[in-house]
Amino acid sequence: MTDWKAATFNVNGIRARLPVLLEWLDAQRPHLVCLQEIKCQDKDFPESAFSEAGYRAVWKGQKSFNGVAVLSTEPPDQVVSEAGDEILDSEARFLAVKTRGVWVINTYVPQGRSPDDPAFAYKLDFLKRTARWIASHFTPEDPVLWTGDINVAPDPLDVFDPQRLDGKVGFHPEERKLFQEILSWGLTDLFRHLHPEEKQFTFWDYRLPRSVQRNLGWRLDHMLVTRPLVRAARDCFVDTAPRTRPKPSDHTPLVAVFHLEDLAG
Amino acid sequence: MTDWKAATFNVNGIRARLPVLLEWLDAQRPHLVCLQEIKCQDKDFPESAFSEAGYRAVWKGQKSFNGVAVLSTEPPDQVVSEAGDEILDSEARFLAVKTRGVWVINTYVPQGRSPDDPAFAYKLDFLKRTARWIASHFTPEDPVLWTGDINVAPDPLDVFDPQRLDGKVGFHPEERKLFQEILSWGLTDLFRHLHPEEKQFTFWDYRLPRSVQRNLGWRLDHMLVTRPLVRAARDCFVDTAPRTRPKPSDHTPLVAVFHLEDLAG
DNA sequence: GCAGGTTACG
DNA sequence: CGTAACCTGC
Repeated sequence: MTDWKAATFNVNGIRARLPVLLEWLDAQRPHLVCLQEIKCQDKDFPESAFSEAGYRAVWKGQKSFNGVAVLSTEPPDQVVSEAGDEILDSEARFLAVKTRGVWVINTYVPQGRSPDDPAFAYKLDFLKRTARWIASHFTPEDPVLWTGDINVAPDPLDVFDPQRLDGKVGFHPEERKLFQEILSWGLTDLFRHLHPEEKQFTFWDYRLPRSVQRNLGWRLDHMLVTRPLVRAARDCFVDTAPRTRPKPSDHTPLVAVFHLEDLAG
Repeated sequence: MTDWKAATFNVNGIRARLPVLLEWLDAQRPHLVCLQEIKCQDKDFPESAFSEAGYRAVWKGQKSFNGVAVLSTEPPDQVVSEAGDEILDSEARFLAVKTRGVWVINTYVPQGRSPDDPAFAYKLDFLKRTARWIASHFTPEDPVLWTGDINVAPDPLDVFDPQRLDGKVGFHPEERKLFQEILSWGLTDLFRHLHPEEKQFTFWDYRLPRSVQRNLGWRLDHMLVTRPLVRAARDCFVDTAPRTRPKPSDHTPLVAVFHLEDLAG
């Protein structure tokens, strides 16, 4: 009844993904969706398509790449589109909103290119600075949800071939260690918490032939939540349907359901 | 019963036009179709889509632009893919086939850019050389069909605003005069012959807003036939349906029906 | 306005 | 593989 359904979805181009996204919104009817890689300038964001579907939208775009947005059935109570951090604000990768007493931080973490590329250092820095931003604004007892395409598969269970992929960007020891350090502040990887053994990916590379059919995927999209939201969580699951539609994104949505009454108690 | 239905269609990209083209083939079931602006290299021609639809295909493509093809329910008896003329063969614009005793010359005549551009001289040359090729191989008593996107609107009836367009490429006095000289050898503009008063276009520019709804078109695609085929002709009409479909070409097909028994007589 | 080709990015 | 961008051509 008062359950609150939140989701994250790297759409890889919001204009190209409108059919898939609208169909999925209609099927799942989440209260809030964090989108990444909208890949459009602010003026090109298809706001009316979402208002017609019953969603308010806030977005932060740029030309060609990156870009994040939050769709919600209720307008957010607060929006932070500039973190006040030169790295977090250097590209359109960070957007936070407050709604229903919950702070939602939506990030599109840099992919990192390769471990010896400056982009990898930038990625680690981006992760640290997002964690620092959260720690400087909240405590682990505040209801905080850091979600989005985090671009880190934290565990061998989270990639299709941990031997072969060990050391590759997205499954590099340095990223995995940092991911755990970030959690240690007081965040929980909600999907893994609720499904300790489940091998479930959120991303399948376009470039690997038949990657979906062969399940050659990665779990890169996450819901990292503070303790109040762990207690309130009812469910967390990956919806693979959008990845099987015509003209899919290379990612598919991750969904969580919270019973927000449990926050007060 | 032994009627033979032939058509010409500038598809403006055969890969982009496959849905529209296949739907139209299914509706009209022509025995032969001349295509122009297939805009693909030979290796990229979607042959199997046509064989599955019951059509044999011969084609002559190049990278990016131009490109012509002939689809037919029966394999052609002869194919001429090189005219042996440096202008006619300089780009993929000329393809002739013999079938049912009829020689069909399919051309994508250069558009000409503007009257002061070298492309305009090239266009006039291409027209003259095609006419010369025909005259050197046939007599006006042979059954010959020169069809395709001829890129000339021969008469004020053939453009949406003859005053405003006078002198523009496609409706320039020099092209119109040449067109008539070419006919004088022994060719008949079959559509105009059968419909002397009809204002019916085959092309509507994408760049003019709502050009189709406002009928701001040109008659640029033709069936130029020798006397035996004039006598055999039963019908010649423009099918505007494909221009009203989603993702249309800027041209629409021109169709002719011939009673080939009449050739013998 | 729409096609195709190219490049950047992942 | 696939998105967006920029380019050419009609």
